[in-house]
Amino acid sequence: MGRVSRAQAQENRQRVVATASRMFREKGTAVSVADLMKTIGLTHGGFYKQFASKDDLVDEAIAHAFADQGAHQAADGTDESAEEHEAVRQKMIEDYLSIWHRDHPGEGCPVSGFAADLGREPDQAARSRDLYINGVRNRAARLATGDDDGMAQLCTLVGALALARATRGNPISEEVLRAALTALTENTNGQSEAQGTD
Amino acid sequence: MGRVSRAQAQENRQRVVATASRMFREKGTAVSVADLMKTIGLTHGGFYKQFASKDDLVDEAIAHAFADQGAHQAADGTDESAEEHEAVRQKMIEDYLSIWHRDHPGEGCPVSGFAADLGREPDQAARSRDLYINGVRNRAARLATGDDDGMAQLCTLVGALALARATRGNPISEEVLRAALTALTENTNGQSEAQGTD
DNA sequence: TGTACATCAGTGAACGCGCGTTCACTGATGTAC
DNA sequence: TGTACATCAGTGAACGCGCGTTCACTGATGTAC
Repeated sequence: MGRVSRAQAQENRQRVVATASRMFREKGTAVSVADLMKTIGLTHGGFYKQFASKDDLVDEAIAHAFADQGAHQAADGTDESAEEHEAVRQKMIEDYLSIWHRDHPGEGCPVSGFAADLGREPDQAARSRDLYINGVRNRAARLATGDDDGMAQLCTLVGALALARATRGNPISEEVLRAALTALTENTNGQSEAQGTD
Repeated sequence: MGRVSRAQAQENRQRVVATASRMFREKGTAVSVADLMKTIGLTHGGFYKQFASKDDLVDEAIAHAFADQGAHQAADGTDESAEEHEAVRQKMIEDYLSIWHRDHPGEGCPVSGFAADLGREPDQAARSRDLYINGVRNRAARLATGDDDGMAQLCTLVGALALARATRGNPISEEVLRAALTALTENTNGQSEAQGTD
């Protein structure tokens, strides 16, 4: 109650964006303003002192998700050795296809987290679309190997995660993740390392 | 208005299920009962003469989508020659990665169409989950080739469609479909047929 | 085959509820002297 | 440094609206004779 310091207000605003970024990836952008604010410990009325509309928050939340993931992940692939690049690629594939990633969409890849909402909302702000496309290109580049631009590999990752999440609770969910991991690590790796793992 | 013949009522019920099956794949299961009934040309009140709840309709719509696609598609792979199987596989891949499929989710694969809703609704009726899992297994089997069970290929198809739909309007959308097609037709085909198509 | 009545698919108003958004209000913060 | 006042982040009730669902009603269909 009462007014709050500028620093506090600024921090609260950032918490709204960060929490939205997480909840939207988990449950979709249909999460309500009231639910979101309650999660943070505020009331819904104050929301409009910080944001013009919920749509604006959706855009900021998408931007935040991409900025956040970009931050603590590979430096774009520019000026890295082939060994460094291959290590980045391997780590990305393993992280992407991990049980943890399947079970934590809120902290996971925004390309997977927002695919459904963007696919169904053709009027999503141009800025979000551009960020999303940029995110797709970045991730494909991180997977690229020689003559392969990494796009098909990204499809495999995104599809595996979508199927694993949709079938969670049934053994097929882990089976899907394992199959994708095997395919991506034996395919473009020169030496095959796994085949008929189970 | 007034009562309607049993045959007519039966037909109306089926139209509700078929239309729901289409609209749910297009816009998600959040489509409202009122919107759905209006699309068919009926009012929303009559809905509950035919269905116990909207959740029940969601289940029936998912079942309908899988039954429908199963019907005019491959006979499960039992007792078909290797050539027949490979032809089925090729056709499935091409259909899956077509512009038409990207632009018509309502008549498209329910594995892609319901992935997001099932991934976010862990309490979805067991029957729907089982049908979905069954659908995943069927489609993987249709893609299988010798030592490959087809699961990773299905991931590539599902991911490519999700990305293509999320980025529609930007050239990357078609690029994604092409990349997946190339990867799936040169990988497991023995002879490579495409490489650097553009 | 024709008449009399019960059935029940579909109508449209209404229910409680949660949505995004607005607004008068509060009172600690920030500012002016 | 201390006091007086303006600012404005957050509160909580309220708005119109659409949601899933209910219900009294209608009148053609189905049935009994």
